[in-house]
Amino acid sequence: MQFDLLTTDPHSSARAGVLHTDHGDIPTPIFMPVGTVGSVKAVHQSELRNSVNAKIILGNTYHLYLRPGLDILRQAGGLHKFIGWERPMLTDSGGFQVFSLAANRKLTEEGCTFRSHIDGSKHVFTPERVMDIERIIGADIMMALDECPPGTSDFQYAKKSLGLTHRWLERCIARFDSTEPLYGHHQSLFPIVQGCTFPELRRQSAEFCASKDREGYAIGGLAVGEPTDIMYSMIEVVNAILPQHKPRYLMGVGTPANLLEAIERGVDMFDCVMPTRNGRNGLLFTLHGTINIKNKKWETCFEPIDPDSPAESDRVYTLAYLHHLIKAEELLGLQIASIHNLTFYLQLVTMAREHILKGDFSQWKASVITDIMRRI
RNA sequence: GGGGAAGUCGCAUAGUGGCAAUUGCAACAGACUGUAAAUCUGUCCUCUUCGGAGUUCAGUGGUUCGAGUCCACUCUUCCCCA
Repeated sequence: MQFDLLTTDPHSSARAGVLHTDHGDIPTPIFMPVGTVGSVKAVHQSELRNSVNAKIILGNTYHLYLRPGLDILRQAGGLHKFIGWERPMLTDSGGFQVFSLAANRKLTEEGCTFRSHIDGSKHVFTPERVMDIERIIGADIMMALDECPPGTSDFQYAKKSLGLTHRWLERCIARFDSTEPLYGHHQSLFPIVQGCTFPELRRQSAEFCASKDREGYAIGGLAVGEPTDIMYSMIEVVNAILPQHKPRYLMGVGTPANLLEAIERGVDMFDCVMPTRNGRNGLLFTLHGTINIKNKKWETCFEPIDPDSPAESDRVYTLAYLHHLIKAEELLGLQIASIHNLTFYLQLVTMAREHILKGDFSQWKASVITDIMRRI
């Protein structure tokens, strides 16, 4: 895997680049739709390709390990073949489930013991085991197993947690480097910078991760309960240390405004459930603000969802129709809303990239940032 | 014409002497950030300074300290027999 850094914005840390993988090139900055269990919820793969124009999507180690399970994935020839997706993929390690399923897991030096959220059965994730599983899934980018502590963690806990994450990273790297891809294409391992809201821990973690000389780096443990301005300052601290010529991936973020702020601070890759989940729950993102399509005021708005969208469903269907579909709990409503939000997210990062290449990213960002998150 | 059953806040329901009154749906609004989420939360008789206050259970009258609940009549709906 190779990363070509094309341009850095003269007025900020924003960068435009291309990440080359065996499954294709990824222009950066990029947003990666989340497809936890081998499906971007409510969005068909052909829509991801043709309407959304997703360049890379996510899968989740924990969820795919539980279902369909490793035997099936191995027999299928990996996740790409299993789900019919020939473009790049990235797998999260289950580190986020250490956080989100905190009630159902136990952490030790050795690893993490989960109680399955599906049937309550017990499963052990060690760094080595997670590397083996991610090899079987076969994503182009594999994430290290980390602990994602809550954004409200105190220094004592954050420091202790970071130590564990770093020791786990070394074990991930040892296992990763001593194993081969199973399906003939290259896989990369990204370390994850942690350190909660403490600049000294973030710095220490960024230096530790950078010293491992990998093909890309992730920033984790943000947008998990800490104030947004703290998140931004943590990104600045970390990106000042991570190598310029490698991609930086901000995990789990975020709102359209979060993306622009993070791009300005030098982030190249993003993923978030927000466009799909909020879409299913009736919230649409647009350049002019957010729309709660369930609100009565859209009942008779017979304007296209977005007349200029590359997605046909945005051009053909009206807000009134989508209002009706979502109110009536029709599955088509979930699809149209999800496609709309993902298309918007991909357009947003594409626009950001064009302005970085053009050299006026900061002005453009300033001109859209206030409108983008207001409520229409 | 005779006999029986029933009327509760948009709809459907609970309630058989202490009730502004259960639950579901609908409606209206809010939340959602590496997905245990097509989920969750709030409001939902009127007014409110959020402490309360005022009017309610088909209608009228009555019994009772107190009635959605008991009694009488009226109205309406449904079922059965002619």
